[in-house]
Amino acid sequence: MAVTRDDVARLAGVSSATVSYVINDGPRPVSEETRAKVLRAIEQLGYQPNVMAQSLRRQRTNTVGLVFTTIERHLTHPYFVDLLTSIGEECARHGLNMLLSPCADRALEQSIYERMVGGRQVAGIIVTGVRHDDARIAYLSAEAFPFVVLGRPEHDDGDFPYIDVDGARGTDEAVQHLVDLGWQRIACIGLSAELVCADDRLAGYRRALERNGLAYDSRLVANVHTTEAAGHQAMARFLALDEPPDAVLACSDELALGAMNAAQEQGLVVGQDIGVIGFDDIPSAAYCRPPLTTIRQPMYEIGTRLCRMLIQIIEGEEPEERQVILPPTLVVRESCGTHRHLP
Amino acid sequence: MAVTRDDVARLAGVSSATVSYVINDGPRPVSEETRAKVLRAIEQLGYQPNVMAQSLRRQRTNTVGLVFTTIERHLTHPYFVDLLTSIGEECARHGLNMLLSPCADRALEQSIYERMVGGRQVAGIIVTGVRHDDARIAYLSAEAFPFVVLGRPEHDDGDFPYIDVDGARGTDEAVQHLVDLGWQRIACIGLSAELVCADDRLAGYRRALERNGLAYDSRLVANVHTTEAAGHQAMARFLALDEPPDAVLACSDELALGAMNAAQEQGLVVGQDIGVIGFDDIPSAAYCRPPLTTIRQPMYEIGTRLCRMLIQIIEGEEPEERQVILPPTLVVRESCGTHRHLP
DNA sequence: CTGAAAGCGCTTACAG
DNA sequence: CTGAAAGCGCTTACAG
Repeated sequence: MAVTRDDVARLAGVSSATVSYVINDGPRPVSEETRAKVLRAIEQLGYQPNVMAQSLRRQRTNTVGLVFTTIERHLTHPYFVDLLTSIGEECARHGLNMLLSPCADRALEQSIYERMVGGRQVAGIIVTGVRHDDARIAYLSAEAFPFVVLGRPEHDDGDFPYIDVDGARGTDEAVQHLVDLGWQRIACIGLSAELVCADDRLAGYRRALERNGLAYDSRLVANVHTTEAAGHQAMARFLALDEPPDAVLACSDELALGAMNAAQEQGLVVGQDIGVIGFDDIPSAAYCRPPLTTIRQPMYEIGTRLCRMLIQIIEGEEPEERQVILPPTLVVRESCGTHRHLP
Repeated sequence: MAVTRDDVARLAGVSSATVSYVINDGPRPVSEETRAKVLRAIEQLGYQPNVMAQSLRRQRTNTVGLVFTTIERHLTHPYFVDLLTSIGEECARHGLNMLLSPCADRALEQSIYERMVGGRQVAGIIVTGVRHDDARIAYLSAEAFPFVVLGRPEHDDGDFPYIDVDGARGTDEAVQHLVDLGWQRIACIGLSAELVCADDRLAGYRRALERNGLAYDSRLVANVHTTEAAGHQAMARFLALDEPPDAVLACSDELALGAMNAAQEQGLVVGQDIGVIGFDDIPSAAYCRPPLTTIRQPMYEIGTRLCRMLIQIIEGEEPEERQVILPPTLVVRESCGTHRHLP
């Protein structure tokens, strides 16, 4: 059986309370001599405090929760990996653990959150991928449970701490970049329609189209789950139109990769016959051929700041920043052509 | 404050023991009438059992632990993501959670494991990336704590449950594939020397070289951390040799991607002037140009089986399989040339 | 079929 | 400076 605090107390010849005070280094003074005895006993027995017992007694846990859906293979999205890494590192800096709960079925999602929150398994939660009328956010708000969100609410969808990227600005810049290079008929492969950020990105697309006097054509717009396969499929459909697009804005790099592939399969030279621009700047974007021009989201930084925000909320402090919108940045590579395109 | 079992008992007008029996559905019979009363009270109060208290009392937790090092940005390796996803899904099927602890500094690694194990935070641990004289494995074995390993021990490094890919077979096949296509002077960018699998893969490389009557040249071998940058650097160094290689086996796809880039920067056409073969079959392998020929590791399957194995060990059962070595498979794409290369 | 009680391993007022 | 004791929210033998 595992060694407990009482074993330490017995070996050191002190009360178990004293052991606790030594371990927690306060709040009451312990004589150097006693401390040394206890420390020696701990060392000798290889004692580790039982984390469950500590949490139960302290009425707070040392863990931050994150639910990832395996439905859309969320975790496999390269940008999500950056997020996870930075959150993990920030957690580590604060001595926190991460509890990762997979959700394989949307119907079970609510119960996973309820278990985490009601079961007091975690001290706070990070939510990603805000949806319209997001039940998770409604629940966490109602419970007044500490949480932060990657992504913004819609206007009347409540007020909560978040960090988001200005998606509309990103897609606007993307379209402008395409237009500046001479592309005229620009399609858009958008994200899953349930996501709030899908609307946001579509809005930027339309805004830039309008500003440039280009017509919006709903046949050139798709909403899909972000996978390479879906990007491929959407692009193939666009290319089969009577008036196919000469460029495409994909709302994720994975979609863009699939779209490039579809174009290449039809014998088109990307960056010459057709312009392709992505969103995210995942590692593959730099390594595909041609290298993908894309809108970069600073996921690593977002994860760090999000986690810091959550920690402050958990501690009951007013977070230094509560609602942040970060600008994405255009990363020009070769998939839209490197100089003016002449039709 | 959170609602507790006593609140439920009070509302239902039963003892708190009865509430427990209803929640745990046994082991003692509860009358239908009482059960209904309790269930109604639970529903009404939105009661969730406190997971900490349950774990403490039951003397076991419902969580599986995984330490990932942020040093080598382990988590960002695409193959690791597959592993995490499949482990997560398998955990979910068994009602388990995953505790992910980042390790930012090798010096802290031991203490992270000690906290997980000694602190009884997790019921079992999954170890990845076996190193020579691996302290983690020695520790877990000594503690007789449930764990499984991705990767094999060396001969006298102890006996533990694992799943591994036959790396030597993979690299052997890779080299043979290169030789069959006419490549003659084959370099190898190996993994970090501390990893047991680095040796394994190097062994397959040497074996195939020998079998084909090709000389082993230590100048054509490097051991590096697996990043694109490192692959780039190693390749650049190879190409600067008096007798540069005409092909390279990279022991991970990330290394291969970097190596391809370095070759392309020097104006070489991959698949024509130089052959490149990778290891892993990450998503980018299919999407880079030229598409990367590689040795595929079935990481998703490995994660599932590894997790299943761990669960059986946690339950105290004899695992159905205890030590598994899976064959990798050659995935031929274009980076080694698609037909015989004529020097 | 049900309740009263011990105890999991801690922390922390309370008393000395 | 230190110890005895209450209690966090559960589970589960024990007794009825």
